[in-house]
This record gives sequence, C-alpha cells and structure tokens, in this order.
Amino acid sequence: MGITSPEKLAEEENRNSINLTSSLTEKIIAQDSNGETDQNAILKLKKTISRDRQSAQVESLERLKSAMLDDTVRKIHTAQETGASNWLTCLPIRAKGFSLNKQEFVNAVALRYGWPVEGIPKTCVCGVPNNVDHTMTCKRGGIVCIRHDEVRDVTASMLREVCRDVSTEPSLLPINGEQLQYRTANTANEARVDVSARGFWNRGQRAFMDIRIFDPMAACHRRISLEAAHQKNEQEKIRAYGDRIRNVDHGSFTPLVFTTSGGMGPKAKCFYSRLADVMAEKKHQPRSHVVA
DNA sequence: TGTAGTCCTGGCTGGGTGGG
DNA sequence: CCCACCCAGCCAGGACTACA
Repeated sequence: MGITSPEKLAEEENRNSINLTSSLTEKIIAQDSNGETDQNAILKLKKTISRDRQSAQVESLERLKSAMLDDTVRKIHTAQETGASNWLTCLPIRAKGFSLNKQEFVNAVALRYGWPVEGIPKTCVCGVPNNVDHTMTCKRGGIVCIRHDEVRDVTASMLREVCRDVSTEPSLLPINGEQLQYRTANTANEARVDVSARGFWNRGQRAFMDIRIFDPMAACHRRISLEAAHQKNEQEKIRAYGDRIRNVDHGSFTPLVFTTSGGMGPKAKCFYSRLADVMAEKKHQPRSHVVA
C-alpha cells in the first residue's frame, strides 16, 4: 500500500537528519551565538532529500515489479490510478458509509492486491468455481449491477447539490429519421442513459452521463494497457450515445468509465474534477475540503 | 506483425406490460 | 397476483480493419 517500513528507513533518515542539521550542530559546538544558519541552503538540501527519497521508492517499485507475476503488477497499476485509493485516504465519515470495519478493511485490501477473500461461496450461482475475479465479471452474481447502480446514485446525489433537473435513467428524445454516425449507436426510442443534469458543463444545457465499470483483469482487457481499456470503454459509450445526444437532444454526453477498483477514465476524471469545482463554489468551501 | 479502433454478438438482469 | 414475454441496458469477448 506504499507504506514504508520505518525500520528499513531509519538509518537513511538518520543520515539525512545529521546532514540537514550539520551547520547548526557546528555552531553549537563552536558556541557561536551570533551566526545565522543559511536557510536557503537548508531548503535546497530538503528538496534534494525529498527527491532522492522519491526516486528510491520508484526504483524499489520497479525492482519489485520485475520480480512479481504479471497479474500482480497489473493489480498494482490499477491501484495507482486516480480514485482507486480514495477508500484508503478519505475521511472515515460514518454517515457517508466511509467507515470500514476490520473485516471490510481486510476484504478491501485483498481485492486491491488480488488475494483470496475469505468467506465468499466456493461456487457461484452460475455454477462455476468462484473467486474474486469471477465475482467482478459474473452477471448473475449481482455485483456487476449493484456497483453500477451505486455509482449512478452517488453521482446523481452529488449533482443534485449543485444542478437543477437531475434525474436518473432519463429517457432520450425519440429519433424521427435523424441519421446517426455509428452503426452501433443506440437508436431505440426508449433509450436512456444513467444520469442527466441541467447546467453542469454549460448554462441551461442538459448534460447526460452514462456509467461503465469494467474489470481490468477480464480476459478481453488483459491484452491491452489500462489506458487503452479506459479509452475503449469510453469510445463504446460515445458511439452508443454521443452523436444522438449531441444532435437530437442537443445536450452533452460524458461517459463515466471506472475500473472495478475505482480508477477513473480521463473523461470521468474531468467530470468529477468539474463537479468538485462547482460544489466548492456553491458551498463556499475550499476545493480541497470538497474533494476530501 | 503488433496495436488501436470499430463493430457486433451473446449471456445476463431488471423493468414494464398484458393475459390468465 | 403471478407469469410470460419483450425490450433496453450492462459488459465480456471476439472478429475485422487500418496503420505504423
């Protein structure tokens, strides 16, 4: 989880501390009460130490990666994405459900690193042997639907704080002969997206959002990089709804693509960044408070 | 030849609707 | 009220194509 071992770092940190305080130490030994320590030199030294510490961590991670299985490396890459570690760093607010008990914490760590989770049924309802990866992709297990609906509802409730006319599962306007760019565009008259809100990107314009949560460990995504998987999923959504929403509903469309561990696609990052800005402005709070 | 993008299909769920 | 059916949506998987 990127938590360093104090025992391993103690010697190095002790050397850094001695270096950092050497000028002061010399003055104390010389009983020099008038001389000033050079604050600029200390600041420079602090920056060097911080840079060295960071590059040592990167080097150590690369060393570990070369010794790990490909699956574990991918899990770590997934956990490093924006949003994927929010459950570790957010405030444990009980009312918002952010306060994990010890079992939930252990399970969350196991999911993060692909370790087996205790207590899950040995066989899935679909009949195949169960494991963590299977629970993330099985349509009958329930998690696929639950996680999608949960993200939809949380996003809608945050939008309600700052936008008018927010609805979940809003229907799109029916098509009356309009030609759509892609063959895979959704042309059903009852087509709907996950969330819509008025005035999110532009004043008065309706913004439509559709959510996709994919498993980066699924066979069809393993072959491609995480970035490419995000883009593939975003593009699929855009092909399905983008053209129709732009030309028929005269709104904007944003695909909100996440991995099962919470990592966000580029468009989702942009969306939630804008949402944080709008919420901060509306509540007269610093953006950092809203994000936290 | 590998990669990225596009498009399509199939298995599944849930909601709506109509008939018994 | 229950059940069957239809339809839309979610997502994985794979075929195909273009391009470097």
